[in-house]
Amino acid sequence: MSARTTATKQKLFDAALKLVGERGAASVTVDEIAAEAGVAKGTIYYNFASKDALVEALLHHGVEILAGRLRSAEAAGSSEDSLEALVDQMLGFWAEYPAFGQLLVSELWRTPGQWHGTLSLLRDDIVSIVRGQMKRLADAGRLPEGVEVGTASAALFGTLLVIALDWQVFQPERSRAEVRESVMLLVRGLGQARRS
Amino acid sequence: MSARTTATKQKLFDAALKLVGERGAASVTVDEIAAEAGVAKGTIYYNFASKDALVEALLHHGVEILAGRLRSAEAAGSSEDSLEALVDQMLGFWAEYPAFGQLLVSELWRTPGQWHGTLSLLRDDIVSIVRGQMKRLADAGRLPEGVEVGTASAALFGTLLVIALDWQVFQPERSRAEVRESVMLLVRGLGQARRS
DNA sequence: GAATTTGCACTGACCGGTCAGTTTAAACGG
DNA sequence: CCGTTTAAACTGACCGGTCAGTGCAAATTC
Repeated sequence: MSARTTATKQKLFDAALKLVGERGAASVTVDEIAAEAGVAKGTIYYNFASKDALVEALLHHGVEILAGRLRSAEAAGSSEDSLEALVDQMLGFWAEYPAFGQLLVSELWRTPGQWHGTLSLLRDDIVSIVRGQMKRLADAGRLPEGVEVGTASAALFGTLLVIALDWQVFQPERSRAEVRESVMLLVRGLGQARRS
Repeated sequence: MSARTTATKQKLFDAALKLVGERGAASVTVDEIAAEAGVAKGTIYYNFASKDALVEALLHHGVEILAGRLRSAEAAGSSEDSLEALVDQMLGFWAEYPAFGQLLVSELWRTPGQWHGTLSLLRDDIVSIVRGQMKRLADAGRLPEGVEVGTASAALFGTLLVIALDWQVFQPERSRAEVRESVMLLVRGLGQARRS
């Protein structure tokens, strides 16, 4: 794949992400994406088989970036520290690609949706990384009895997603550090809960 | 409004909710909604000004039901008990109207979306009820220092929404009681966190 | 109390616009 | 040269919205 092609696809990803995140995949037209990317419509069909194929590639691309960042947070010291690093990376990602969060949240739970299969796999990628960190926390005895690691991981991922969206849409004046702190307060609170 | 009209609108709400929740407002056609409701297309336009107006009415209708149930949970005894009742009511609502959760989640955070204004108001209705309960908890000293009531309320609402969706889509085998317990574990955990 | 009118609720064929995707011939660039 | 991009016209299916007309029950008239 030539450098030119790569650049074109990147422009298309950026444009599609912006528009699709804002208005939903179904109501964005291919002509709009082409215009936003500053590219001819034919170029889209030269690079992608269809509008759906473009969105699907976009989904993969985004998850790849997120997964990469989360994996980079795995190394850190104590189990709390690395979980905090993970939370921070995830919030940073949502802050940087807000439209991706909007796209994800509006398609992920659409039961028989066209992307449900793809998205389930992508979700698993992310959740399994979170689960790795969560397991370290559990092994360190910092998770209350009765909390299942799998459940907690899925919940943390979903919760971070909505908190990030809510932050951007309804409380944009809060800083990222502030938001991270309120999430960590919750995670630490959970870790410090009394065993019943 | 005649009984006949009421029945027709109810059929339209049911049909629209099912289809719009599954596939998104933009990609469901008016003809499909009419067919699902067993009604002619013209009937929709007799009862509603437009497709958008139908969806907006649907949104109001759903939030009204949810708000009613949440207010019914306000009475209960201790602050923990009534918060638990609220959590239970909300999970029950999402379980009963899963499509409403899908509709809400895919429109609520769409920044300049057509529903954003309406949805912000509806969100405020619900969050303010949650805030009332949360405030009781805070007044009883069961919330760690530094946690703002408004933030915690918005977070709880969003979290319950995604947990309910995740439950239905990815872990349907779990019982409602089980899910409620894991959420309450989290809320109680937070209430028991050490003051720093 | 039969005939007629009124008005609400509903019908479904139809219209005009929109949009994904195609085609083509020509230009560009490494 | 060959892979890529462009511009613009075109196709055809689809979809939101319209509208003239139907069904029907209650009210009105004689």
